[in-house]
Amino acid sequence: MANQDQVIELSNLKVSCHACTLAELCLPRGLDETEIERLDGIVERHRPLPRGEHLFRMGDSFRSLYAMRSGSIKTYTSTEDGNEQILGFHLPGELLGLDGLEKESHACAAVALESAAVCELPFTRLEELCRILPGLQRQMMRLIGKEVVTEHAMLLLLGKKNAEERLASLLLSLSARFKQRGFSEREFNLSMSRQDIANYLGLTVETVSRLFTRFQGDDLLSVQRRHIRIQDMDRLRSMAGICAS
Amino acid sequence: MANQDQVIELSNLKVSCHACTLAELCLPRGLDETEIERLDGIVERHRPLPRGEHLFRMGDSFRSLYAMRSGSIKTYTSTEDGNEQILGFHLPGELLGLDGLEKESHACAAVALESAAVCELPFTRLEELCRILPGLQRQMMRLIGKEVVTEHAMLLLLGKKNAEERLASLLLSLSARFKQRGFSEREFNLSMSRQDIANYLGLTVETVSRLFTRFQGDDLLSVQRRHIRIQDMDRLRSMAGICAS
DNA sequence: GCCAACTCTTGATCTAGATCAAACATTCGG
DNA sequence: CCGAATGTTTGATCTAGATCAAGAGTTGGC
Repeated sequence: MANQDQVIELSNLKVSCHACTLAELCLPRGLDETEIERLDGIVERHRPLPRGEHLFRMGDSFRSLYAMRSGSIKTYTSTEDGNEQILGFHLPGELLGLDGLEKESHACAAVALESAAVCELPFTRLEELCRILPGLQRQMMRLIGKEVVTEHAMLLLLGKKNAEERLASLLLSLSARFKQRGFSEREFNLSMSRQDIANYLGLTVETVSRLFTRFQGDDLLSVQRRHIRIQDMDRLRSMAGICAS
Repeated sequence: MANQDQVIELSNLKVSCHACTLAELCLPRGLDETEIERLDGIVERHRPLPRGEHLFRMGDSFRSLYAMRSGSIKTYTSTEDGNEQILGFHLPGELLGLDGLEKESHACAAVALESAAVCELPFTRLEELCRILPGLQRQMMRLIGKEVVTEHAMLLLLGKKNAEERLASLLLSLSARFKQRGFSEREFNLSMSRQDIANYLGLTVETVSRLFTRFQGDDLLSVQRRHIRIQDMDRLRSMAGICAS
């Protein structure tokens, strides 16, 4: 991803929603030119978030939703006893921050896995705009539905799948999402560490490391640190019990 | 729950949102009288769903959201290889069906655990109304946020907690939700089977059964089939690693 | 009121993945 | 360019919870 996102970043840095290559995934989908301009009018674009910096933390007051523009971000919760759980890895075009809607304060934290640019959508203004633009309201709801469905798939993964199925599912999910964004579905760089993958999948680093080694031995993947090449997509799919999402 | 919900059912059967005891949890929250009347105007109330009947199934076309009025409903997904995962147990005042927003078709199924009454909210009309009533739009978003946060808590539970913490968390979550609804937080009937509990918590029936036996032996609970009495709330809380939700 | 089908419990055993331990690679600050 | 910190891999061992097996309630159809 490191090399990929630099390309996006440079080309999209000051880009309007209208010219954004992610428009079809993101909020502008289904809007006409003048509607996109309205949306564009409320978007706040800042300089990219450096790797390791937080977009928001648990308990921060909720002010905005965020649309990922480039790079990648992970979200996570933790309990007071230090238990941490990664909730998701977020790629360009995806919405972030719905966890803040209930209590006007964030219930999870979001941190950049690599330099990441986001479009900030001040929520009060976004709400107003949704009242005026039914197409925007509709797309908002579609993205909310997507988040819910993704989380349901994750509950299935954590509740019922074994380690092998979990890792295969994650790789296929990333692969599908890269493809949607115009990147290769067979070859990509992971922006997250083995520890992050393990945490997200409810496993330990050791188990994840062994799985990568095994997948490589079985000619499913070729792995070089964080660079992944999927060698046998079909076999990987059948391993994941399908339902990549 | 069986006895409790009969009371609700009889008293609420034809009740308007205005007189509904659940108004403060559900969509009417924060609306004034005339606004509630507008909302009431789009609600479709049917006869209660008998135990075991589906409100919707995976793949059904999405038409409405549903607000639980009485009884309880479970939602679940399944993969083609027959793997099933219960996603949630839903109590009066809770919203159901957000999984249908993305693709205009339901990504999970909902089935009554006991006779359950729901208010149907045809989505197109609800959307229209949200454009007119900012307070309704706001509450809609609050309920969506709540769903997201609840699911995040579930990811933490499945990813990081052991069997004991999982069961304790579920019991505390139910207890808190009963309390909110005006029932006892210390004594209640489970409407779901041990199998359902196990599936939801990512465990086996045997493990859940043993845990109930153990909790009873430790004087945390007294259990008689599906009737639960919490004997030591504090100890149960410390077991759950807090974060009941 | 009885039998068949569930649902729940309890015990014995097994295993996937955790934990413990150690070496090896990579990155980065100075 | 060095060395400390961090991230990754590999091996040996352990264990929480799964699986297998069998009884004991409980429920409901006829």
